[in-house]
Amino acid sequence: MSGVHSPPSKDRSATHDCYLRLRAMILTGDLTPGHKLKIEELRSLLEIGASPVREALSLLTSDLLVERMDQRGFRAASVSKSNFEEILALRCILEEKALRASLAASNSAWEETLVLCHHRMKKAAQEDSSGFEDAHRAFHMALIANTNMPMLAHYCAQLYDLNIRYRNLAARGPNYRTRSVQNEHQDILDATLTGDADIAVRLLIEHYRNTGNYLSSQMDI
Amino acid sequence: MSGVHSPPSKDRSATHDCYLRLRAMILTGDLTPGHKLKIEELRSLLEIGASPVREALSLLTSDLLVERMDQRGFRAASVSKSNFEEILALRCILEEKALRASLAASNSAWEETLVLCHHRMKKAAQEDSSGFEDAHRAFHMALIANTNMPMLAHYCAQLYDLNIRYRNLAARGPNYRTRSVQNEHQDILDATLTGDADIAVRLLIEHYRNTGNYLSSQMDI
DNA sequence: AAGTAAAGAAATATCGATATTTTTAAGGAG
DNA sequence: CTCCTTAAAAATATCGATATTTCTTTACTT
Repeated sequence: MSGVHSPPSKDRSATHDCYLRLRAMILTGDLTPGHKLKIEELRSLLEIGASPVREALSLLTSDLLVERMDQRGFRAASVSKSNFEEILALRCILEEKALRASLAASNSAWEETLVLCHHRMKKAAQEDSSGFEDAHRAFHMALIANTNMPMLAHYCAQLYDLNIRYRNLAARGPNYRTRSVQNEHQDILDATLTGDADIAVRLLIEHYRNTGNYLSSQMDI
Repeated sequence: MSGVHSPPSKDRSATHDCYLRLRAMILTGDLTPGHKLKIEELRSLLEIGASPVREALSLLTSDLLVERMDQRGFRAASVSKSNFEEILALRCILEEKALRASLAASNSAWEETLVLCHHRMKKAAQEDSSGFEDAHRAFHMALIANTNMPMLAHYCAQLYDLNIRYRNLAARGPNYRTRSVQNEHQDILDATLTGDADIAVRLLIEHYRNTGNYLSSQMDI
């Protein structure tokens, strides 16, 4: 999961490669919040020219993971309690709408996708495989993706990743699974398959709030 | 308003300058949706090197105004009816929350800002000055800005600009003001100053829906 | 001693040239 | 005639070097 070492991958552009690696490093916390991102430093770390590095950093500002200061370079986005709380609040607002819209357009293909995503996530959690993070993300994104609103999905994904960053910062190591998270996921899935929007939304939001409170409690910022 | 000719401004970076100019060109419609943005072309148009152009284009992807296709360059973001409708829907969702939060934190300083913004907007509309666009934006952003949620404000601003782009594309010339828009603004202001959140929100959303329907009707996409 | 100005160092931003990839066009086989 | 391969052109992406700006340190004045 460490973004530093990845296949040279000759069929992706250096910029994109660079983007993915820096992104992973910021999300995992390898690059700490507020850390100055010097071009020359990254250039030698990633063994690549300055242009791809700069362009990748510019792209990362889209994701709110990098802050750009004109003439003064880049830094990893800063963090704060209020920022964390805003992310949580926005997720609750947007995912409620997204989940309701998805449920309104419910069909068996979507339901089956959900069941599959949930199954894979459970399995990954049991195996303690490194695939849990991806599976977890896939499950949550699938929940809200059954709607023709790509921008809404984009915002949700962005907020999801920002939240993951805080989780990684709060506890660099996944003792996350030890909570009742698995049960909560199961309940969300069940309510969604039943088609009860109010219950599903309530459970999803409670799930986020629970995680949020848990993270807040062991956050030192 | 044409973004092509602007002061050389030696105290801003070439990249930032480039960013602002390209941004204006896309918002006004000078650069049409889907149009291929060739580096060499822009390089000679803006009389600047390729690096700032590329970096500016990367930054514009943040604003959803430029689409980046790895190894295949950039293009002005495409438009569609469904995209327009999604922008409208998202604005209604987010601005409702933002306006309610602003009202919940209401104070006289904010109220006075609103009165001022509204006054300036009215004046600009009467004078047919080119400042109307900016004043209009300022008024709407002020309505939702009385809250400590910078990301929410950011999303709203982003969606506002995307909507403006559609307005400019639908009618390249502001016959916009001829509708009952001024009255609607007045009513929104009054309800907000009264502090009645439900009414203010309803009027604001109706305002957006009205504009949306009007634009939809004379859109050819 | 504190504040300021100048010099030096470090880092960013930009340029021009080149390598790489994609797109277009042309040729040839089945 | 169509499809596949290949050559040429165009455009993107990347590099290495340089110019510009910001940051740091030092020296000087009051």
